[in-house]
Amino acid sequence: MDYKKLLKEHGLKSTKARKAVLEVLEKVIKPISAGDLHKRVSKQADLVTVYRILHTLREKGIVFTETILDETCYYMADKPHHHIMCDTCEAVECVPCDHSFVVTNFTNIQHFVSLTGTCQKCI
Amino acid sequence: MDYKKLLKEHGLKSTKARKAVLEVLEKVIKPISAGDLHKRVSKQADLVTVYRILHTLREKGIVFTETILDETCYYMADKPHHHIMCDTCEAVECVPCDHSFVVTNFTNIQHFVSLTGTCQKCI
DNA sequence: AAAGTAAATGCAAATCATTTGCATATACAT
DNA sequence: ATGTATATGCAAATGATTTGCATTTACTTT
Repeated sequence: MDYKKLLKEHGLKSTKARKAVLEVLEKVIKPISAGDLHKRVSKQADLVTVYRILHTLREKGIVFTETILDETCYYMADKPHHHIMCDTCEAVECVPCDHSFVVTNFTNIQHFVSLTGTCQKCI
Repeated sequence: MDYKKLLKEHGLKSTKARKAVLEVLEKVIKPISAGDLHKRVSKQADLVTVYRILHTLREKGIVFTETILDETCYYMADKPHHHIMCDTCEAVECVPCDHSFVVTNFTNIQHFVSLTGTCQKCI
């Protein structure tokens, strides 16, 4: 992927830190925590920089987040979707956002749902 | 509710700290964070004690947790269900776990789903 | 009711993820 | 080549949650 072009399209400067983060996000596919991501780019970016880059990419709609094991994880995608993690080996698999939770290859499925919205008083 | 009986049934000692926590959980209905709960029982229990009580009640299946605004919140219920929070006034409303997200009284619904399970390799 | 014991609590401090402040460095337009 | 806004690095703060340890308390046994 042309990271420089992607960043420019969103009005972001093309830096080695950002390119390294994007490269990891594209490679790992599944959601990754800021800490784990930093381990892979520690030569190109400080942990704080990783956090800031992820924050920026998220507000640009390039990456999305999902809470996994109480940690905020980040993944690059065209649109947000869900993920399922094996409770034994922690393997992660994407789950399309059809709200029916029809998941193959997994048993003993546990789900967690968080919702936000605007109530009538606030409309 | 007879907190003493409830605690005894689960092999837990009846203490003023636990009774205070249970009373708040029963009263507030909606999920509450450990910190907010502690504010309401600070005379009867230390914050650390609140955390430990919530941990114990959770493993006994008396309370359940849901992550709201990146904070773990606790609610007392017969079985786990979901909640929706107004993004403006933070009012919380229960949502039955029918996986269809049909919510009245709210618009602009945003949902977040986290799933765990056992993959084929681990069965 | 007194005494013994395991469980529960309080307090201090540690931990872990995440954020903030500020000085320096760098990308990119001029 | 140079100016400037943006991005980064480092140190330190923050906030939620956990851990260690000494003390207290609930509840059983005498």
